[in-house]
Amino acid sequence: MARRSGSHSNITGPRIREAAAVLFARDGYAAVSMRQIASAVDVQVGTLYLYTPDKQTLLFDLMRSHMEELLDAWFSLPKMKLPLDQLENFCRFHIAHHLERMDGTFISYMELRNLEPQNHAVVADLRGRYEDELEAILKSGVTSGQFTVPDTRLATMALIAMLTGINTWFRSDGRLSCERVTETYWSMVRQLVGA
Amino acid sequence: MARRSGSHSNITGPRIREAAAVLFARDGYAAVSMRQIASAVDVQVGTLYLYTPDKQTLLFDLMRSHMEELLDAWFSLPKMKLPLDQLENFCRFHIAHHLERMDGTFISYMELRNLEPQNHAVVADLRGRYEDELEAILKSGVTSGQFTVPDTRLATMALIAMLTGINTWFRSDGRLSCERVTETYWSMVRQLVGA
DNA sequence: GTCTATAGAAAGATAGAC
DNA sequence: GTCTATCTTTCTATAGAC
Repeated sequence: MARRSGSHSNITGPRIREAAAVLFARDGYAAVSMRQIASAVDVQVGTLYLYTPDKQTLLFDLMRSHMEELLDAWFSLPKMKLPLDQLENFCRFHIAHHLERMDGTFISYMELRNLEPQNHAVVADLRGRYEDELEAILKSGVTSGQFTVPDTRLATMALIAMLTGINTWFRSDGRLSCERVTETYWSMVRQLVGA
Repeated sequence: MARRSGSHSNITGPRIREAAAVLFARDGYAAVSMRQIASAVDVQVGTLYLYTPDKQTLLFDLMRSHMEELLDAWFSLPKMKLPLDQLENFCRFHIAHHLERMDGTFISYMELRNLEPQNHAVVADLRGRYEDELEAILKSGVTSGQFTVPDTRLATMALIAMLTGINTWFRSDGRLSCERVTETYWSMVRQLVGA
């Protein structure tokens, strides 16, 4: 099985990141060894250190790029005019984006405490920006009278927890399709904001 | 600092469990060593093994007792007649109970994957029973026409994720008191179920 | 660019003294 | 009931051969 020597610099890096993501999501950062990652990529341990200075940086890169990809994807969507349309947009986007990236999402919610302070600050800041996007929608809906929300910050946290929670139980071979789940959650979100 | 010999069998066990809970919640099960736990309790490593056969069992005991305590506390509450009152009861109970047990709650949501299959099944079953309690309330509310909920199972998962999510950001010295948060969330829950 | 080999630290768990 | 000492395994990370 073991491949012996050869040049793969252009693909080994991404494969290491992908394998690390899968393993971190399944077993947790602290429980996964560099040997396991190397084994999954079918290289020796030492090879990993050509692509990352250490294990912590590997985790940080995964989490930062997950959050940056999330923000980029959101900002690339066309902006709606009405707060209700914006909220629907956000809701559908959030569910689809996260269900398509289950490993990255799981890591981003579970491994915050394993980031060193400096790295934690970067990821927390990115997450804050995403939360601010939802809160801005809620605020505009409250201002325009379309939403009835007692506290936009709490509603933001409630909605994100509720929507991201789908990832903890959703199975693509389960009772409900992604589309069906999305419709159901959107109708609950609409009721929650009093629209 | 180090205490040398002495009889404390009646208190050392609970102190080990408490110290383990704090450390597991803060750093994660896999990242905490038995030496760290021993150090926090101010005993030597070997002593821990008089109170637990191994590290896995220590985690399992914490998680199982957390879930059993949750169920016991819920079943000891007086039952309400109307679904809306039952839901309010559940909502207030859930928030208060979990905010008073932040470490245990954190562990129960983060460390499921670190339980060995047999232990995982026990904890998952207990959690399922708790979810069933909420779903029964939602079903009765839908049947009686007081609630408008498209799917009681999804609403159950949505509500529990939303309510438990409070634990991830709540700080007792923050902007909002526990009471204020509870009122705000209850009003959002009421809207979510269309009551 | 990847390998083999290993240094050095730390982990879980146990044996036997007191 | 607790400690000291240690066995055995595993870990992250590095050095140098190919």
